[in-house]
Amino acid sequence: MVRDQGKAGGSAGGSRQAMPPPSRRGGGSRPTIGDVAALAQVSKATVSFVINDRPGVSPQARQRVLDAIDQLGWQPNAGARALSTKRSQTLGLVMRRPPELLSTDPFFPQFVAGIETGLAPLGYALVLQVVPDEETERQAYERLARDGRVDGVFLTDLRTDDPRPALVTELGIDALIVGPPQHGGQVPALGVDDGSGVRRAVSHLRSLGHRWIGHVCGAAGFVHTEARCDAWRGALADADLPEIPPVAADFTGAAGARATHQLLDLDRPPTAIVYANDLMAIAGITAATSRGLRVPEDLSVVGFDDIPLADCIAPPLTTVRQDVLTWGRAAAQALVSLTEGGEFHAAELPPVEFVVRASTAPPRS
Amino acid sequence: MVRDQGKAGGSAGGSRQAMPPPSRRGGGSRPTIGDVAALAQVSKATVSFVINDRPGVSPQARQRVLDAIDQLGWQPNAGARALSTKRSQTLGLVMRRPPELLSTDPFFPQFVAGIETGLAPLGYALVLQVVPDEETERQAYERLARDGRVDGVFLTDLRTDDPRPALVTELGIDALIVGPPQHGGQVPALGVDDGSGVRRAVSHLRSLGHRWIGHVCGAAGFVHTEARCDAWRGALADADLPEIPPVAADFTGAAGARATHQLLDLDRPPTAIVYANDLMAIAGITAATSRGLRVPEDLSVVGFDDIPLADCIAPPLTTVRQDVLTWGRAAAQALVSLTEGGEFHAAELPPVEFVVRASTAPPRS
DNA sequence: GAGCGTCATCAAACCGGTTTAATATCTAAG
DNA sequence: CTTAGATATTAAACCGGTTTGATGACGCTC
Repeated sequence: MVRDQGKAGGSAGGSRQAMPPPSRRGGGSRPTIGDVAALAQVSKATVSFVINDRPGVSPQARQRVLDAIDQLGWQPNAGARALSTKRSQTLGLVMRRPPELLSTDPFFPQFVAGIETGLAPLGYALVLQVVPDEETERQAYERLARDGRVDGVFLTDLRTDDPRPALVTELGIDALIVGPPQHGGQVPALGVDDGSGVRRAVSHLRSLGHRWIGHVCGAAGFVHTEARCDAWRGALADADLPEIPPVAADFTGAAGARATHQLLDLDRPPTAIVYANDLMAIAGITAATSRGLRVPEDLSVVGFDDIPLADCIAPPLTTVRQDVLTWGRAAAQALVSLTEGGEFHAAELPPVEFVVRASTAPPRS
Repeated sequence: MVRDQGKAGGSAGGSRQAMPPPSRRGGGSRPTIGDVAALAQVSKATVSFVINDRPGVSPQARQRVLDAIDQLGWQPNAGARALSTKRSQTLGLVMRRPPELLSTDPFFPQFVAGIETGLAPLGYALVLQVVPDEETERQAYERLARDGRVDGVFLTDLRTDDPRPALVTELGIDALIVGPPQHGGQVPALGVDDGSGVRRAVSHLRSLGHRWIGHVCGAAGFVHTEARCDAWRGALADADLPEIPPVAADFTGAAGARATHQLLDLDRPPTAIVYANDLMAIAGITAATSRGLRVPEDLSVVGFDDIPLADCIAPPLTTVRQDVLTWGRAAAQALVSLTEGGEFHAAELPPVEFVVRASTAPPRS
């Protein structure tokens, strides 16, 4: 019953007991599966079987292995495991945006947090890249794909005619579009229907009595901008309301203010404006106020996002809230199941919420 | 001169030329260093030497290798390389924060973007974790450290008596504190002196004629909250101004509003308030306005962060701007040089900028 | 008690790189 | 014409896991 203690004492096992003073470099070199095997008096294979819940290990051996793992505080090396299994248990998120503009976007932090809450329980990690332009973006995806760092990637902020769906297909990497499905449908997509937010906004304003509603939309070229614009047109048509050409802006406050002035300069200015995000809406309120208009008495304003500030200003902003956290979590789970060979199930996302506050009111009669 | 074409044709080389239709799975299995070596008619070692700029490779061989790499579109597998070199070329960032609060923080996205701009040129990646509480936070660091996924980690939002400096020392992992240096000084730190922002704010208000200034500080227990509070006290003392006890809030708009009312309810309310972030400052403006006060005529307000909204509201907010992007880039470079064995050089960070807008004015006489 | 299936176990190969140590080739010096 | 020294090249070991195929022990049945 007594096994040879020293047989597999190999490499690190010996140096371990002659541990250097624990101060200088913490644990020094970390234990390996070989150390665990030696301590538990089994082979590396057995240790591997135990931690991967494979059958064919006696209860006694399993217990010795678990004790050894516990005693050494061992954890399998991610890189080594990835090398064997060809799965890195890591997903990639590439954000293409001028770095200084990233902080204007309430979506990013929420979405990342959501991804994390979905990924953590599955033992997955997230690698993040922020790139400034299309060229570096392509390189980023290529690198991530080719050096095997990630099992799959998220595609966010899709543009009309975005090259990325084709790119990931060509690279042979799993991907998930965050947003409405793309034309070709090559790459699976998961997004909330934010068009319904716009429709809710229009119907809210209409029920208040507004008949002449303007729209400040987001940066041109983005799929979600087009989607919201289309939804807006559709909603107006459905409600049998006349259409003011939407004014394009780029999600910044300055652009929001500019667009607002443009709408208010019309011969017949709108009595209400729907903005593509809260930042522009708030800038719009400020712009309108500076012209002597009162919100909501003279102009109703609807935002989009429900940023934390939305109800800290005067008047509190009526807006559309998306549950981005849940969206992120669902996206993470969907992409993991995709990379693990499972089919893609489009998870049901909670619908957008329409938050009525005080920036909307019946129009002046 | 003609070498045996087939000698090292090994594993993947054969299957490569019988490439399956390129449609189904993109590139299929990616080429390895062996494929490159076979194509270039050299050994794996030579390929390795070439890509790592090691001497001892003839110009001809080097060229053949480069051609082969180009032709195959090969890139070294990150995991395999990490396994050999014991360096993952990856850094970790763990954010401990209730996920739904992450979006209130203008620091996070900017800092991440800054890290990225520092890391990308060095070929490093960033893995991100968002954790809800202290327990999962500890586990996150332990996992990252023990499974060898990262070479080093950033420590942000340090708390007074934060366990993490000790933890990373114990785990033997390189780390960089993002913020003011910690008491023990075990772990290197890199932070802007945001106390100077508070001092600038006080001196600005004093020069306008304010003598009775309130402070709404951030969530208790954070090192940077304490630092700013101390700076505030110091600035008042230096300016020979009386001190109103600072009111603690938690960075949210609601707390900012509450704190503002608390200060304005004093027997002798302050004529100016300095807030620990813009969100609370804006909520404070709204709160003051709702009491019939006018900003800045009856109350001057100073924020902190300079969020994009700061100059989209009325009145535009006087605030303190930190160059978080540069800070993030410097932090990335510092941590990389730390993990690569180089010494730690505390980079010079640009000082905070004091942005005077319209929310401050001389007090009513 | 021979034959057979089941189960636990482990040595060895493998993943795709890096690194070492030995070998082959070429020059220059003696 | 040797021989030493420099240079180019590679086979093999290694990193730390996973996986396969072989082996041995055990309990059954007939």
